[in-house]
Amino acid sequence: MTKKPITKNIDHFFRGAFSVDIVLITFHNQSLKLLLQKKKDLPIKEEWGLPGNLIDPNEDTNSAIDNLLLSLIGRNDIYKKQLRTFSELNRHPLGRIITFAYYGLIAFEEVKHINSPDLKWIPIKNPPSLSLDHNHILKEVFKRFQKGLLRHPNVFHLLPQKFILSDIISIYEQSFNQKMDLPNFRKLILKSGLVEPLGENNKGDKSFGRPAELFRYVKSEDKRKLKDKINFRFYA
Amino acid sequence: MTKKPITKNIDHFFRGAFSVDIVLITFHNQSLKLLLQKKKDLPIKEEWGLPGNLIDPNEDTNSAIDNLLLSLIGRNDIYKKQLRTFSELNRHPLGRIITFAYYGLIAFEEVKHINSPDLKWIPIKNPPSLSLDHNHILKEVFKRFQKGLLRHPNVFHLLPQKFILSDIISIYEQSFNQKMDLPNFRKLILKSGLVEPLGENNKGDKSFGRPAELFRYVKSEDKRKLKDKINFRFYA
DNA sequence: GCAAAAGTGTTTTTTCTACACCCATGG
DNA sequence: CCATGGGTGTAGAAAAAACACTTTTGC
Repeated sequence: MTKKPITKNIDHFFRGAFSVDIVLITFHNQSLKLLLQKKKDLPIKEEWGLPGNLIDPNEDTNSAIDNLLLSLIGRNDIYKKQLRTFSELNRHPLGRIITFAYYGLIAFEEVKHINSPDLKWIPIKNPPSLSLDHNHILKEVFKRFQKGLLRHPNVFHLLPQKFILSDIISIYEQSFNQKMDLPNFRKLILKSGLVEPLGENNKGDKSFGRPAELFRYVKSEDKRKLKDKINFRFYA
Repeated sequence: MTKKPITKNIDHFFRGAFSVDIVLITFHNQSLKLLLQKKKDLPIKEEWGLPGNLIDPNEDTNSAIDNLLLSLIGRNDIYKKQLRTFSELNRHPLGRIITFAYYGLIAFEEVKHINSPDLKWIPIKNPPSLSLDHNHILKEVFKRFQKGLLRHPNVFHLLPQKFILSDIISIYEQSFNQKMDLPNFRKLILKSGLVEPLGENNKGDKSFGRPAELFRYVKSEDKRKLKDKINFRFYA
């Protein structure tokens, strides 16, 4: 691990703590939402921040995030991904705590039951001031969330089993602050093989306009058309 | 950081150690190379692995990677990026050490002077068995390296100030194990505005064939044509 | 019938791709 | 003059973009 021999006692290095924090994103009422938790313990009492937990030194990171999710929404089998670690020296008043930032995506119908005074969903745009470095974490996670939308079929984790195409468009438009062309998007996603029409309509949902077709997400990868050639798309 | 009050003594959580490890990549003799370091201390004596260092509890991760690079190649102003953290419970025999894996890119001419029995460059393909979980880390880093090549102008960090287009192609072909079409690549990269011909040739480098034009990398972003529309490229 | 949202179709433009062909150099 | 790698041009295919038009609903 080191080039020069360690001069200090090895115990000197074993003084750090770990935590997990999660940016849990859902889509409700045509708007992307984020789960916040009221902080009760530690010196940051009574502030709102990203849900999180300290990790026991004998606990695996994966099991830590699973347990956290279980305590928050009663399940941990959702789409989640470790973004990166935040390790700034003074990010936490209690000492050297580095945190593993995750993000998770879930359809609102799966979490609509949760009802705790310590938890709330807020619009992901223009979040309030959060505890610790959580605004910073959120910003980074959001960028990653955007990239995920472009490169992977992640939208579907935000949608119910049966959804309409304009919900997808709505998520993309919000996420990138950009209008999309309906007809072209429709052709694109149909050709991709990612979705399949169910032959049903969502009549009743909207107050006017033609009812939209319902679709389902097709998970099997072999139905999709994916690029395999080297393909440059330099950005930023 | 936690939902339920912490029942254990808070000190219980402060028992972890951190380290940084780096996958340093360069391009020499038409081949991508990786820097290995012979491990001398710790129980993993005399094995080769990724260069790394323990982080002092009072040290910032950024400064840790900077110091590591300084000790390895005498400078730290190179392109580097934190990939992610590896935190498996038993990844290190000394205890709970989580490591921040970085990758760095550097032109060979910048590091050709380094000459230490504890350091060596090896081809990045088919690496030998490395210490700890370093083969695993390398694999992950390589995937990220590939993505970086596709989405960002990262090749240029591997090339000298003056380079020829076929060096770029060589790097891409090796990285993706795929032949590329010279003429089309040429048009693509010229149109991108990322490179600028210098009006010089590299005559003398090759034993035969027409000498190639030398180019330089154009850093200014406004000269480039980048995609700004929402653009789906679902892969894997 | 009108407005609004959904869905279809067509045309144009741009971007890939696959090559054929010419150029400069060493032997 | 030939083999080899470098560089230019073009034609066809495919993908992306723009947008007109039709359909289905509520009021």
